[in-house]
Amino acid sequence: MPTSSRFAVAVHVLTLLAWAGDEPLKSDYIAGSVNTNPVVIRRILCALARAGLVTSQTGAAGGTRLARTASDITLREVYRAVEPREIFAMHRSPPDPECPVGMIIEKVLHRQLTEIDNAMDEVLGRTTIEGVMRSVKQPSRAAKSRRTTRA
Amino acid sequence: MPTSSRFAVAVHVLTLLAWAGDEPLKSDYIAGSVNTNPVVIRRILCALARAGLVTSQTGAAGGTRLARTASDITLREVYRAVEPREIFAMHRSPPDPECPVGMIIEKVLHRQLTEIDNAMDEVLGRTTIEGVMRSVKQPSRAAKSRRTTRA
DNA sequence: TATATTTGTAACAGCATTGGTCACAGAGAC
DNA sequence: GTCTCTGTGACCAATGCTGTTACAAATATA
Repeated sequence: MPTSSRFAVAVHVLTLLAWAGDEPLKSDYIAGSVNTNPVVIRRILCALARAGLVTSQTGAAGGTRLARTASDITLREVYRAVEPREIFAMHRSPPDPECPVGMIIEKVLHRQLTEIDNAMDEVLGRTTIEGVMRSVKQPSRAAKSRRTTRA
Repeated sequence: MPTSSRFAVAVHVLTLLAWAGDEPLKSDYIAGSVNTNPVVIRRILCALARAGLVTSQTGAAGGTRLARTASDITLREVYRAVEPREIFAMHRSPPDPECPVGMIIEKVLHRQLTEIDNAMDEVLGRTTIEGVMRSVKQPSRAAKSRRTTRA
């Protein structure tokens, strides 16, 4: 289904990396936990690397590790790193510019969509990878540890 | 692109209907303003009708009109009416239940996604079709009229 | 009643995206 | 030098979205 699962996988991967600490993880190993193909993992790791969230090393004894502290990586950054597309799409073809509604509806909608984007950013910015890891470690305390706020 | 434009079109359509008042509009006419095929419009109108937002009548002199006051229709309802799918998708195949992260990551993610959903609902619930129509009528006052709050 | 009009819906095609897979070049450890 | 691992390109199947044609059912109007 064309709704991407990249965000879910990316959070999963980063949580594994945070869990591993300094030890670099191989795409093969990660793919095992996520239950998919190593190439799929490498593609996502590549996007995360471009966003400066992880660093990889090729060669034997290579692998990937976090480029920053887990507490410094918000889900907002993760989302932006792996989801290029906007949530909402505008009209496929431009509305009739002669119609009083059609001539301006896109501008009005765009403002709405920006507001939604901001709200999403705010919510995603509340949680860090460290927060997720804490929820994973202590499921019962999940509701609490999820509040690892920053800014 | 599998990101649907249905929400944008639905808001456009409902704004036209609000604009028209009691006069029923035909899918042909609406399609002209939206710049698409009448069947596409009818499909969306059908979803809106199922949600109780509009009523249609077949036959000559038929068409569609709002089933409720424009001030009583929030964008939240519009979104729910035409977008069946969740914004985020979970893992395609279930993560490894043996892995400490894999075994619980979906539950942790689900909580995040619910939070985002709620934030989106809140933002969308702020604006009504009447608010949109007002923004269309008075573009300069858009920022103000958009604040047609309810709840 | 007969006709014209309009919705509701099925069916199909074209296109884009996603994820899984293979293949292979390049980097790096030993 | 060899082995291992990442980065990446290419391809495929599955899926979803939209545009289009076609047609039955409903309804106003003559």
